[in-house]
Amino acid sequence: MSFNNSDDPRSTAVDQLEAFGLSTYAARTFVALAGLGEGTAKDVSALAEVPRTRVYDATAELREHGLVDVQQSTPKRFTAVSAETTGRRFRREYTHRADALTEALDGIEPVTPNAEQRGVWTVTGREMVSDRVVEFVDGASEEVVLVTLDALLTDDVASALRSATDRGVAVRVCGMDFSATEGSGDRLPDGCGFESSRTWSGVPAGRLLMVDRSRTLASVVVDGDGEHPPGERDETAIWGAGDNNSLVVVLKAMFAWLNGE
Amino acid sequence: MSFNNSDDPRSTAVDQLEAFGLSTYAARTFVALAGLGEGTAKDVSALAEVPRTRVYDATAELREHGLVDVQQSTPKRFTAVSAETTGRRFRREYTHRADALTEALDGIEPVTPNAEQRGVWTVTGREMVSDRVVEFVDGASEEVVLVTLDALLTDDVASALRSATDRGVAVRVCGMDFSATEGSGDRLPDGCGFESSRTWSGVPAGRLLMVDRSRTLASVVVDGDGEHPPGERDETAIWGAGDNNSLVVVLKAMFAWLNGE
DNA sequence: ATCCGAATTAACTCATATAATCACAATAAG
DNA sequence: CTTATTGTGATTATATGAGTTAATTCGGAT
Repeated sequence: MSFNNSDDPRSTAVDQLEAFGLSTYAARTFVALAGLGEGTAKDVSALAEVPRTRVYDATAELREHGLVDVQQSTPKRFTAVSAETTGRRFRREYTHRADALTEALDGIEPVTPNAEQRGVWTVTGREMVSDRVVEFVDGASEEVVLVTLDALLTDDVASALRSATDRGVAVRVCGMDFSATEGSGDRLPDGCGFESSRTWSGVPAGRLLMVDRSRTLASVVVDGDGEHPPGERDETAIWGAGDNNSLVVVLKAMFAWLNGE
Repeated sequence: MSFNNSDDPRSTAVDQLEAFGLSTYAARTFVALAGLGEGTAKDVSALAEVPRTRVYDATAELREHGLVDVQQSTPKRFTAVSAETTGRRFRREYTHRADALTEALDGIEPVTPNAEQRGVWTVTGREMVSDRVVEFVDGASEEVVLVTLDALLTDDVASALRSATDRGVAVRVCGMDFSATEGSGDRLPDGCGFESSRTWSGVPAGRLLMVDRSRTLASVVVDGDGEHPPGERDETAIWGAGDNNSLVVVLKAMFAWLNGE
């Protein structure tokens, strides 16, 4: 009658271990050993739902990952490393993997960085949109104009804006809510040249971004019924690049109009 | 005739992406798009070895990971995010996973932390041994005595020793080589009370660790022919816990003898 | 409007990996 | 010596995913 609640520490631990590339037997064996502290194959097989004869394979797999130590006695005894050590191991390994991946991809990317582009691209997901915003701001060389909901101005975005300012890019940010300009004034560099947030009443809530007058992004929070913390609500964005890109032309005009008023 | 050299950026990128849980089609599609910057299913299928009809599955998978944007035209066009964004995405996701794993495991670990233990446990691998050293030092409450090869005194170990000192643990460290005491004097806290490294001439090179006089570890570098940078060479360690543990008793006596001389 | 070719989606087959079972050898205790 | 238990190896079943094929949709040309 062991129910697999997702809030059960054991099942979450198993899930994460499998995400880190372990087999289910190895994952279950490890959490069993973490609970036991120390035990034999029989102990593990009784606690975790792993066939006794497969515990040896599972512990061998875990041993190669440095997660289990073994006592050469009969019966063999197994012990798991601490929770902190486990986390540290995987954190390091996958940080290295991410570094290697970034480096490898850097050696692949095309010579033509971001030429003219005809169409309009779509992204969905709050985090995904934030990634694009950061990517575009990181690529800015002259100017960044951003209008955003306060709740969508995450630390990632704020730090990207700050580093852009630091390297001499003219950054202008404006919040769509009332709280934006004051509440996060300390997280942002100076230079929010826009007028009050009343300008944006009636505009679909989300973000508007223009970088170097040649890359623009517009997003809306779907199911945005006005509740303040969008939280889990999804966000959908479109973006385009190139001086003659239709979306770029439209947003460029829009920003110029707002600025001129 | 496309040879799969392991130093080829493309194949390393594919390997890493697969380690991050992507299917091989998705991984190959992504590196193809990273090289193209932008392209259709046909383009991808020509460059990466992915059946054209499966490029759509692959890009859908990539889209859910926030790695690819789509242009809703015919033919559909796909584009990959930058190398930096890719790395940032996975780095964040797997850092969160490691945190969740540590937290879940913390809620599982047994009440009896580290009681008396009869036998002796074995670990192999330089990194694995370092992990145990860090784990034991982190668990120290009174005293740490460590004798180690200079090359095995990694930053992880050094910082663990420092934080132990900071919380009031008496830490004594001694290098087995001549260079140890001087070369890394700045990385370590004060209190290396041992005599010169001549004491250890003839002793198999590796590490000796004693924590609170109740947990000890001894390691040797296998194939240790005396060359200074052990580099890839493997390390094998044994450790034990408990006041009456045989290994603890032996090493306790050994340290007492060295100290008394 | 209709036809044709390309693009896209969906369904299917097959291979590989891994979960699960079984049979047997080795070991320790009675 | 017998017997229960432990460890190792081989075997089967199943599920995932790679690879292929067919069916549908779509845009452009007749």
